[in-house]
Amino acid sequence: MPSIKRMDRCLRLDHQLCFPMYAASKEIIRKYTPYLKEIDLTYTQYIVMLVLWEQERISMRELGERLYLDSGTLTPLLVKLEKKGLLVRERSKTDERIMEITATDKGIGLKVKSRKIPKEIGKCLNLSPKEAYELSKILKKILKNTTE
Amino acid sequence: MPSIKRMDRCLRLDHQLCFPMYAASKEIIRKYTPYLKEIDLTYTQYIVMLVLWEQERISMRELGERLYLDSGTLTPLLVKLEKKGLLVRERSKTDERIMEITATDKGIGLKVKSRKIPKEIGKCLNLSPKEAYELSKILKKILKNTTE
DNA sequence: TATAATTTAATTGTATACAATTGAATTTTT
DNA sequence: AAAAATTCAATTGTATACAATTAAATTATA
Repeated sequence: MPSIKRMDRCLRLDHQLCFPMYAASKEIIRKYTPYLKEIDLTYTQYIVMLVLWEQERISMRELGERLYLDSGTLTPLLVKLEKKGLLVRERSKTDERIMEITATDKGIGLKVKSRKIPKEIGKCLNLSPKEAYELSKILKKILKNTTE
Repeated sequence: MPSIKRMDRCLRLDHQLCFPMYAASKEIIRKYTPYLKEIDLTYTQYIVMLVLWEQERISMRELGERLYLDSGTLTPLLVKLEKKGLLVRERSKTDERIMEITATDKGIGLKVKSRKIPKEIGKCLNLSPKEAYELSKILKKILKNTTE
């Protein structure tokens, strides 16, 4: 029988993997905030635009899959971005269930102003290339394992 | 002058470090949900209890520092946990500004039911010991760098 | 082809998060 | 000691997140 002490070790905050990931993720997002404020976007709005800068037109379902967000989060978010004039939401003509999201010229234009952001964030993370690579690899493995 | 293509690479979703961290963090938390439901806790409530299982009594300020959460998040959360009877909130007698949080017997009792959780989560992450160690090291470095 | 099952987005309800402000208590400075 | 500055938690307002449900459209099946 394991001792109480041993059994408890796994419940210590600094032995968890999830907690530092949750905390680090939030702290990094906080670092984005001042840069995103300059272009009047929140972090979640920014990752939507990241997708649209790669792919001008995408269905809401596919967008949700790429960002791991559901319609409960995306619908109001996309409505806001549409009001800002950064994208257009329209039902597919061939299948009325599908909502097609298309970046507007204004939305695409925002890309230029965003180019400096990744480097700035990278600077403040201050990881070695090897660490960044390792981290990226492990995170992708986790995402694969946790989403089947 | 770098080509458009080269300049754009840094804005691709799958070249970001923050996004997979943000997504992985959420997916892991989602894995916790069924286990936490058994003891009627949310993830944020769970990490508060993790701290209290280590340290029965703690000031709200110190709790916020450990969890990277501010009073806007903690106040309503702690009120809920107090209503559930898992902790008690009381002003420090020597300094009325300070809110002292103390786990109740019921709150401490929840620890036993939680012991299986970390192992279950570990199983579904399915990382090698080396990967888990690397990840932990890098996340701690990031937290250190992003919070000065 | 009528019905059942599935897909998709919207809605509802609950629970964070956090910036910014407020206000009370304490400490520091003058 | 009185005034100014600081600390701390609570409050306010905005923006996610996500489970669960609903409803419309489409596809599969009997």
